[in-house]
Amino acid sequence: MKTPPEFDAIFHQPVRTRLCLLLHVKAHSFSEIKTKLKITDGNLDAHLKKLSAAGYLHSEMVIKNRPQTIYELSETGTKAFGKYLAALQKSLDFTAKS
Amino acid sequence: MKTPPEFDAIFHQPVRTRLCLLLHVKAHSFSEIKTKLKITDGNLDAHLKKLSAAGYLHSEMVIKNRPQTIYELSETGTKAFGKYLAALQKSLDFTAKS
DNA sequence: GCATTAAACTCTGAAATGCAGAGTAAAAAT
DNA sequence: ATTTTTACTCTGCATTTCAGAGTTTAATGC
Repeated sequence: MKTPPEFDAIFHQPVRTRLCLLLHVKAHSFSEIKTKLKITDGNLDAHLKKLSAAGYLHSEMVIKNRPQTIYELSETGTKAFGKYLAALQKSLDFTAKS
Repeated sequence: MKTPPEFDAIFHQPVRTRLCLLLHVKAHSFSEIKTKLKITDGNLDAHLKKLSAAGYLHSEMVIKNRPQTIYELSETGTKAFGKYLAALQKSLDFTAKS
């Protein structure tokens, strides 16, 4: 292996990687994410918008107690995140093999 | 596993992760890095400065043909990068186990 | 041996990103 | 009915990232 793998900048950011790890496991509501990641509303909103603009997010309005949106990775997003995870794996291999 | 791991923002950036993967394997000169990562001088300089400011970098002036600096991770940097790689591993585990 | 080119950076400014806190609307609690 | 809380959204500032121009010193051509 000669050069390190490339990373999708949408995912390769501290908050968004953690956020997508959550969504990869299952769909979450705004406040579930906020609680688990311990970030501010404004910050979470910005990151959701970023994922959305990339076409990586799917959200659904749900009325459960109070009305709220549940967020999950879109088909495209899931695929792209799979590739990103593969790049992480390659990074670990890179340090081992080289 | 309940919440995803946290990432050191110094390392968790597309260019710098790749740069540190290179340095983790062996010390590199400015132009070696530039060639392998295919980035501009100004950009590379900025990232080296960032690593340096964090105390993660060690550089040495060498006169080999033309005078040049060779860059490597400092002791602190190597330790911190080790932790970062562990966080990447935990990310992969997180998707698998959860 | 002088001028030109090239290497190895460094600096500056502009654009994009990341973030907190204030603002808004609607449901729940008192 | 009023206050509080939830679930966002918007705005503006601070930081980050980046490209390209500038600088210095060495090698190369003539």
